[in-house]
Amino acid sequence: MCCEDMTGKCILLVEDEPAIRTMVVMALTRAGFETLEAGDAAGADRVLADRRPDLLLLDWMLPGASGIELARRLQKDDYTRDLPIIMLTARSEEDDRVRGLEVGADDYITKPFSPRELIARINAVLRRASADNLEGIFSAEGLMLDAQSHRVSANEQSLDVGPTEFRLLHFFMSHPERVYSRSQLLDRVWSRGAVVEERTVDVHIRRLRKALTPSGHDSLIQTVRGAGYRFSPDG
Amino acid sequence: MCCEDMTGKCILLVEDEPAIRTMVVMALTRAGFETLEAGDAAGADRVLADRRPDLLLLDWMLPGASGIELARRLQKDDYTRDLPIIMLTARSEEDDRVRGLEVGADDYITKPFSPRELIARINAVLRRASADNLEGIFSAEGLMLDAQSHRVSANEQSLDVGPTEFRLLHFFMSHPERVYSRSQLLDRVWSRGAVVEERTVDVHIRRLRKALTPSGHDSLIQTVRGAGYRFSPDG
DNA sequence: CAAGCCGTGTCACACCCTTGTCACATACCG
DNA sequence: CGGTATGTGACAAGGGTGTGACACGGCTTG
Repeated sequence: MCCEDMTGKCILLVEDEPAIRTMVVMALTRAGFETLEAGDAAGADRVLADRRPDLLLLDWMLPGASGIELARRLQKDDYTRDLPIIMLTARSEEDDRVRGLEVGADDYITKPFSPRELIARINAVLRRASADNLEGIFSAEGLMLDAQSHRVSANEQSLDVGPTEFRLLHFFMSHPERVYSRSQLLDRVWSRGAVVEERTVDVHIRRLRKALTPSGHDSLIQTVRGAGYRFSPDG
Repeated sequence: MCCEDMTGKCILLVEDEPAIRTMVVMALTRAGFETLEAGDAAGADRVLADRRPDLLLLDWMLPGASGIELARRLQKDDYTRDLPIIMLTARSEEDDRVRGLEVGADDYITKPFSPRELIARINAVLRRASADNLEGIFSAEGLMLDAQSHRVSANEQSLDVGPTEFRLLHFFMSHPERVYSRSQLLDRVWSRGAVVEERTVDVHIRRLRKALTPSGHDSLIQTVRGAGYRFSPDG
């Protein structure tokens, strides 16, 4: 029913141009996604018959039935209604954008696009679509956090972090790639209504970094000057 | 908060002359827009207190506070800042046009105008407005800005820009194809009430350009002599 | 009960980035 | 060619952040 690989999300790409197809597949693979491919609407239907991807990358112009037609059809079917769709198009006219969104696309990318933008938009849509992690197990670059057993480990090696640092790391790993101000962190990591100096966040960031330093994972916690902190597996 | 009718966009018309008012309302209704009406600035405020139209049609000359005054006030308020404005005016002088655009109007129609022209301009402005990004990811010519993760990258390569430069670029990328004077940029990019020399904008423009130069994206920030600066993906 | 340990929040200090401004060079326009 | 607008390098002041130290309270332990 779903893609086998439980760790990475699965993306179905429907695109007829081979050049773009290989480029996108490479970008997706490198970002840790499993990829399925189809060259036209009929191929997409065949894939969807026995697999259920987490997201659909859909070219605007396809041989035979157009992408927009396929999107409209998927919207009608209960089975595929919840499938997030990102449209790819060569045109930059806003008319197409509007029509694409009307059909039910969740986002829209204009060619040519960079792999980085593609990944960013996919992550944004997936974040919106799926709620938080079910298992409570997060991992990034060999750093693993298990909310159930309240453990943190780096490369199979158990780490020792304090309670506040654990909550902080937990929050970060469940909300990566996003900057949070000191005020926001106090709201979401500290107990509700705690009256605490904002700079206290700095100190706990430092304690968390110190705990992650031996394994080199301290670089995952990044300072964004004037804005706050961010957890990012990416450089 | 928004107009109830989900299918058609909602337009607020602020106009004191009854003849024009009925003509415009008819044209809007026939084109499928929901319309709200007000006869002066005070009436517009009352409407805006509990409704949020998608676009504002604003007469230049109004009893009491003039239309331009109202527009300037709306620009200052965070709640109404992003509201697209089309100015209606009887005069055709260039000066007025410039002043209107300075105040933040998105377009400008000279009376007398045909319903067809009115609808066309409204659609154009709405298209531009809805092109605004849902997730805070902007891209142009391979340059990408992600507001959530607070990152800028050019062709896969992360860029290092300072806080003010980031805000500046963010503003530009979310309001492309439009000239902003130094004064306007100070209002909208700098913290409110900052007392800063206008030429300071030049310096930050330069710093932003310098950061974008390695990837060649500095040409996106264009100088409009005597008017200000503009972000434009093409030429 | 006393001593010691741990976690936490705050402070003070140092450092470096950021920032606004100036002065001068350069480009544009009539 | 003069005057105005803009580009650019440098600089001092200010502010944001990293970091070590410390006090306080709770808890365990002897």
